[in-house]
Amino acid sequence: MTSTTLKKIAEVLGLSISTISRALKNHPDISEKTKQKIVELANVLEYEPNVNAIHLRNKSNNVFGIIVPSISNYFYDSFIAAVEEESRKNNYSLMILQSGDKTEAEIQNIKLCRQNRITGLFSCLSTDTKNYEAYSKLKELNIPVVFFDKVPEEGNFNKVTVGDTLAATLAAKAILSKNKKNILAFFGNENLSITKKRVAAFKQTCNENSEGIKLTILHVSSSLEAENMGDKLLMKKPDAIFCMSDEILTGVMKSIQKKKLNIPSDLSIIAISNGFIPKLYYPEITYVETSGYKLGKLAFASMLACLNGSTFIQEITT
Amino acid sequence: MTSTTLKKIAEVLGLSISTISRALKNHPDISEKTKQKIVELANVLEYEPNVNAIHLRNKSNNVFGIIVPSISNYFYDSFIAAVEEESRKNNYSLMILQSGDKTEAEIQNIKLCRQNRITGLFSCLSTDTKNYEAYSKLKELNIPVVFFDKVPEEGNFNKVTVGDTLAATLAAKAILSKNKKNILAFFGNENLSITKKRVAAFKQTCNENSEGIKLTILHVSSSLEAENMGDKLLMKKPDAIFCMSDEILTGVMKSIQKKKLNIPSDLSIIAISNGFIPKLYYPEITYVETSGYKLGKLAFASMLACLNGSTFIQEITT
DNA sequence: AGTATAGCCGCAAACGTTTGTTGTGTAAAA
DNA sequence: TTTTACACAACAAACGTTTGCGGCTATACT
Repeated sequence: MTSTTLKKIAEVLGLSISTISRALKNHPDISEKTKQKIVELANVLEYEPNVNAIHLRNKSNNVFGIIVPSISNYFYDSFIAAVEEESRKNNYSLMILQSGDKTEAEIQNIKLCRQNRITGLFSCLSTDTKNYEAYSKLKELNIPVVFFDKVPEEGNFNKVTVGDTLAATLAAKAILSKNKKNILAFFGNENLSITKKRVAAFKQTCNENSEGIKLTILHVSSSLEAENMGDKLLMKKPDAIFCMSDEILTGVMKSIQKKKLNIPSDLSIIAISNGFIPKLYYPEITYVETSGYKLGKLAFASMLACLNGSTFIQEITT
Repeated sequence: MTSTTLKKIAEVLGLSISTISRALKNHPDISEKTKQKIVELANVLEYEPNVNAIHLRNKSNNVFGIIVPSISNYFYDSFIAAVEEESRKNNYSLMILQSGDKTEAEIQNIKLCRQNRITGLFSCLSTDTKNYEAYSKLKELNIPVVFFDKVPEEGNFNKVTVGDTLAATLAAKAILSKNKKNILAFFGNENLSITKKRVAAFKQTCNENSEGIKLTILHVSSSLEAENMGDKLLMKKPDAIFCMSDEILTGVMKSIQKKKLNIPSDLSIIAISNGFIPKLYYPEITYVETSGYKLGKLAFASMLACLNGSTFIQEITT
C-alpha cells in the first residue's frame, strides 16, 4: 500500500499537479467545481501531504528541538509537556533530546538538531557547559535559540527562567512572617547561577528583618546528601527549613520522617517547587511555585516571537 | 548564512554532484585523491546532509512516533527516556505526542504521525480507546506499531507490557510471607486490562494460601480517591496494604501519614512501582519493580525487530 | 468585428539527495 | 597496433511539493 500523492490525484482526475496543489490550498485560481472534485477525491484517497517534500521545497522544517538534562524530572517533564502542547497546536513537531547533564552529549545533540534543520531550539544548559560556540553557530544560521532554566550568564541570548529572586524572597518572607528564628536553608550546587540568585535573595530578605534570627545556609548536590545533612542538623532543633528544590526537599523530608517530627508543630518547612512533590506528604508542604509548565508556555511564546522577526533579545523571568 | 549543499561543494571543486555524494559515502568508484579533497572541503564548509531531501529521495523517514497519555508521569517519562536514548544511538529521531488519555487526541496524534511519514510508532492506549482502526491503517502502510503498557486486548499487535501477573503475584506472596491476615488491596480502573490481570493474579495467589485471610479489594481511579478510601478503611486496622500503582500509593500514603500510622509496626505496605515514589518516604516502601526504562529498551528492540522484517507478532512481558 | 479582460488551468523549474547508466581516459592484454 | 578492461567521473531521472509565468477559452466592451 503506497501513499497517495498529488500526482496520483492528478492522474485520476486528468488534471495537472499544480491544479491539485492549488485546489487543496483553496487557491482562487481554481474553480469551485474542480476544487470540490479534487477535495473529495483527496479525502477518499486519504491524501496526506509529504512533509519532507514540503520542507525541502520551502526550506523550512516545522520541527523544534529541545534539549534537557533528563526527561524524567519533576520540572523538565512538565516543561516539555507544555512545549509539546503548544508545538502541536501550532503545527510543529518536537524533537526531544537528553543531555544527561553532559556537555559532550549536549554538543552532540545540537549537531543532531542542525542536521535535522530544526526551525528553533529550546535548550537547558548542562551544569558545566561554559562554551556557547555551538549555540552561536545556530544563531548564525538564523535558528533561534531559547534557553530555559539553566541559561548562559553572559551573552545575547534569549532566556526564560523561573523568577529565582522573587521565589526565594517570597519563601523567606513566608518564614519570617511566622516568626521563626532558627532557620535551616538548603540550597543546591554553588556554581549554578540559579543557586546564586536564590541564596542572595534569601539571605538579603532575612537580613532585612534580622532580629535575632539564626540562619544556617548549606549546599547539597543530591537528595541523599540533603538527607544526610538533615540527619545531622535536625538535632539542633531548627524551627523552619527551606529547600530550594524538589530534589532537596525529598531528602530533607526523609530525614524528618525518620525523626518523626511533626509539621507544622515541631517545625515549618517551605520549598521552591513545581508543586508535585509537596503534595505527596501530609500535611502538604508549603511551597513557592515555579511551574515548569508555565515556563514552557512562556518559552514557546518567546520562540514564536523570534520566528516572527522580533530580533531583540528577551530575558523573561516568572 | 545559507547552509552548504552537495551542489555548492561540487561547484567549488569543479566536480559533479554525484561524485561529491559518492565520495562522502566512501564509494569505491571515487579515487582516494578526490575523496580526500572532497571530505576536507566538506569539513571546512561544515556540510550537513539535508535530511528532508534524503528522506524524500529514500522514501524513508528516520523518525519514530511515540504516544503517551502524559509525559509528566512516573512511568512514562522513564519509558520515553529509554526510547529516546536508543533512538539517538540508532540514528533515529523521536516525535513525542501526548494524548491526555483522550481517544480523540490519540487519533489526532496518529494522523500527525502519518503526515510525518514516521517509520514506526510506539503507542500507549488511552483508557477508553476501543477502536484500533487507525492503528490497523498504519499497519497497512507498513508502519510497525509497538504497543506498550496499555495495549489492545485483542488483535495481532506487537505489545510489550510489564509483567502484570508476575508483579501482582510477587507482591501478594511478599505479603503472605509476612503472615498478614487483613489485607487491603488498591487497584486502578476496572476496565483496564492491566488492572484485570493484576487483580486476577493477586486474588489467586491469596486464595491459594488462604488460611483465615481477609482480602478487601477496591478500585480507585485517582490519587485523591485512594486517599479518601484510605481515610475510611484504615479504621478497620488492616495489617497490610497493597497498591497497584504509584499514583494510588501516593494517595494511600497521605492517608497513612494523616493517621500517623507507623510502617512497618502498624501495618505493611507494598506497591507495584517504578521505584521513584517509594523511595520518597521513610522508611522506604517495599515495591515490586516495573521499570519504564527497561520496558522502553524492550519496546525499542521489538521495533527494530519489526523493521528488520520480523513479521510475526510479539507479545513481550517483563 | 476586433480587442480587452477575466477565469481557469498547465508548464516547468526548483528544493537537495541518491543511484543506474553512460562516457571518458589510460593501462594492460592480444 | 588494435582490442579489452578497468578506474574514475559525469549525466539524468526521480522523490513530492510549490509557485511564477504563460496560455487558452469565453465573455464583455468598444
